[in-house]
Amino acid sequence: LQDWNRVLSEHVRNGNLHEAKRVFDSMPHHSVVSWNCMISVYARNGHSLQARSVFQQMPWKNLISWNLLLGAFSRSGDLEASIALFDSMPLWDLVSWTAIIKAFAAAGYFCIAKRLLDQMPEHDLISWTTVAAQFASDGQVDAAKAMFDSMPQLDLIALTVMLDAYAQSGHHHLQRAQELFDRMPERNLLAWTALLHAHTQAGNIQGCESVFEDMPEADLVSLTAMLVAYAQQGRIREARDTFDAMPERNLIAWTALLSAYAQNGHLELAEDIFNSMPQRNVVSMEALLSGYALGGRVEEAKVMFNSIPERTLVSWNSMLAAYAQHGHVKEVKALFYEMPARDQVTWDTLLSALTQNGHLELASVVLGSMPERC
RNA sequence: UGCCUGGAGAAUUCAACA
Repeated sequence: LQDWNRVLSEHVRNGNLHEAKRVFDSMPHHSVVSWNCMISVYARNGHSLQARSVFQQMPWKNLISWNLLLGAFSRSGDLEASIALFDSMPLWDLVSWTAIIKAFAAAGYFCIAKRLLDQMPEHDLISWTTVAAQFASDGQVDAAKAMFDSMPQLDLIALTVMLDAYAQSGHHHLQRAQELFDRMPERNLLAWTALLHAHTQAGNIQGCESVFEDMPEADLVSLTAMLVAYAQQGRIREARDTFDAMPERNLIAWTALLSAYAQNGHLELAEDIFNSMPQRNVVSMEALLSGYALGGRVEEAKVMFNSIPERTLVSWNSMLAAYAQHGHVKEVKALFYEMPARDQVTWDTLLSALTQNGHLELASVVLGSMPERC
């Protein structure tokens, strides 16, 4: 049985749903581990509902089963379901706590996440790193730094998170990022790519090139990062060459290329990419939308916006920015009220639309009614 | 005692930085 499970979990690791199913169905017996593997493989493929139905069907559950389902909900961004499940769990361990805290932080509830972190019966490096990583991706460098300063020991992952935090804050912290990287006892491709990203954010293209050359290896992620670095400098030729040099391409790489054209005034090329790329998603649609906005083609931006099947907050913000950039204050206001959710970017966009167009008194009212940041 | 669960890198929106 353990041998069967080993084979099964190998497919789970690879995210191979069909093989995993096949193995599961041909096993003579199932243990709780086999069932857990099935929850896991559904979760990894983004099928949280299927994961739940496996969970409900299984004859025995252990804490790992609960944690797996919690992870499935959290991964799908369903905070409500995550909370409900967490509350109904018979017991919790570090993994459960870490998962629910991450769910809160990922949804932007940093105060709650931090409070839960303090309430946890015990912490470890992973739970701290989890929260710090959320701060980092939200651009809250100081908060991330403070957390790491209070940790006794950092490992490669924690250091990479800190590197990423520096990277997010652009050129203020490039020096610190570089120093941190130089002091790291070990490095992997992820750390190298985070450093490359730090140089990109700082607009230091020579730094990007030399980091890229020094990297012991390259993969799709680091190549895409380099493409973006070129694109940001308007060096489309090199961006394109980087794309062409990729041994394989995914949706992110395609979107990066699309955006390279869109942000540098090559709208027709951007459209060509958009029409010829193997898949499209919200992000690629938003990228083209912003290209239209940049080129002053607000109507086409609007058409694109309307054609997005599942709009995200970024979709709304992008459309808002499209209006804001061209002084369509009326539309900005209307859209702002219509939006299902708002974040800091939303408010900043609104404010800049108002101030750029002389509505200073209204801007100050808006300033006063902004929600406090945690 | 080593069959299953939690943390890190790339694309899209505002501003800031140059």
